[in-house]
Amino acid sequence: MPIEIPDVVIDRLPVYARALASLDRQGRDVVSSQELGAQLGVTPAQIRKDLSYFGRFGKQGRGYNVKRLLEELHQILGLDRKWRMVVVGVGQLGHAVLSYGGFAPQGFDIVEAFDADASVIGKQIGDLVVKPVAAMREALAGQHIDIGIVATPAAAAQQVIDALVESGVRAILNYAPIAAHVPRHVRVKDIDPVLSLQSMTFYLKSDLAHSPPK
Amino acid sequence: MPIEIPDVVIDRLPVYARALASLDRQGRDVVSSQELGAQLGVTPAQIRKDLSYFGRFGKQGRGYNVKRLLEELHQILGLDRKWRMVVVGVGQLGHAVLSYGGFAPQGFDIVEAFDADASVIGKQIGDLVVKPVAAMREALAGQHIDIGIVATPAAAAQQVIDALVESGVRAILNYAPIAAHVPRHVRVKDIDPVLSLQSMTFYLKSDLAHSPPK
DNA sequence: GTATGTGAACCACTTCACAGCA
DNA sequence: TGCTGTGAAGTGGTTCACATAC
Repeated sequence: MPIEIPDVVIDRLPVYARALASLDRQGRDVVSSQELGAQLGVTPAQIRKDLSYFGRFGKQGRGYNVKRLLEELHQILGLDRKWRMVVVGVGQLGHAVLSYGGFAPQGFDIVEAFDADASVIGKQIGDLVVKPVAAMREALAGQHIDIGIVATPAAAAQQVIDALVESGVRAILNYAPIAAHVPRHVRVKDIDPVLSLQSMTFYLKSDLAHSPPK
Repeated sequence: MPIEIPDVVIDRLPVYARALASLDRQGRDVVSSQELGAQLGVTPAQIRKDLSYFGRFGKQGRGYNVKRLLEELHQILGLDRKWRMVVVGVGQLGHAVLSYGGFAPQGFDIVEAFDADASVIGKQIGDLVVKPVAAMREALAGQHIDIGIVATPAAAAQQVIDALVESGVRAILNYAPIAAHVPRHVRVKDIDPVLSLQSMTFYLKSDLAHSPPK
């Protein structure tokens, strides 16, 4: 029975991978936990501990081989293959998601798009045609979808999520401002810039005595 | 010296506020930590403990007055006033941020937009005209900006952040895929859907149901 | 000499459980 | 009776510090 790996550790691995990819592009062969940590604002011990859950990838006295560690992380995270995603909700936000060029290069392919609004259904975006969300179950019945991206209004989000889960989706990237209810086997990550802003203002507010830097 | 309030607590308050606002719109007068917790996937004790850092807002045997608690949270978080933001980077992402209708209703006003690209500079978006990022310091010199939204390519992000910080910005919403370096008095929240996806794939990779998301 | 890998110590957050009050 | 507020206990994650290896 494998040791339980904390979720926070899994959340940090992609950050490490991203930094390693950057180092690799710069031609760096080796990096220490010290240096990587300084770059990422993480303690060296944190990095070593995190990696130790998965194996021994470093060399004492030397550090980590950048290419090797990057490959290991890709394998650990499942980034060495493609993932199939659908987008639900093609309003302004959904449109931006569909047009975003950052997913495909990382192996995240959007293969279907759905909306409830007749004025959007049938529209072509990139090489996808927006289908009616009412027909989502049938459309997804024959295919395997890994991840659902929810970009609907709040009021529609939960039932869209239910439908995605029933279609076999096991991970959801949720842009809707709701707390999604899902079965235990389904993962949800929320993206909500407003929540991020609203927590930062707490510190802005209490810091008001602070004079701005020169 | 006041008690130190954990960052995680501050991060949850906006979530509570959002749920309370929804209950309020539904006409609910009172809610218990039990019910609020069930709605948000948080334990009742968590909610009570979080709130206890700031005061005693509930009534035993009854619960919390929705309007009252919502108001208190707004005040605690500084959501009872307006915040001035600038956007840097008006590519596809920055454009989407500028067009997003979700900020202003919550009191987050975008008052300037900057880009480095001549083909974007001078363009009008809403009631803003995109200014050259090279002139950002001068443009911001006379005014108070609370929050900077960074939507530039990775390569430009750190120097944009430096310039924002020098202009007195004390909170940054960072859409660029870098680990920002900022002085201790500046808050950063990162938004990176790719990182979110890349951590979820770890769990997708194995069929086993790991621990449920928080 | 230098940097990893890792038990052990430490710390922070969460949950418990119950006194106290409506 | 029902639910809050909160010390105390428990849990989980981080940091320490050092044996180990290059």
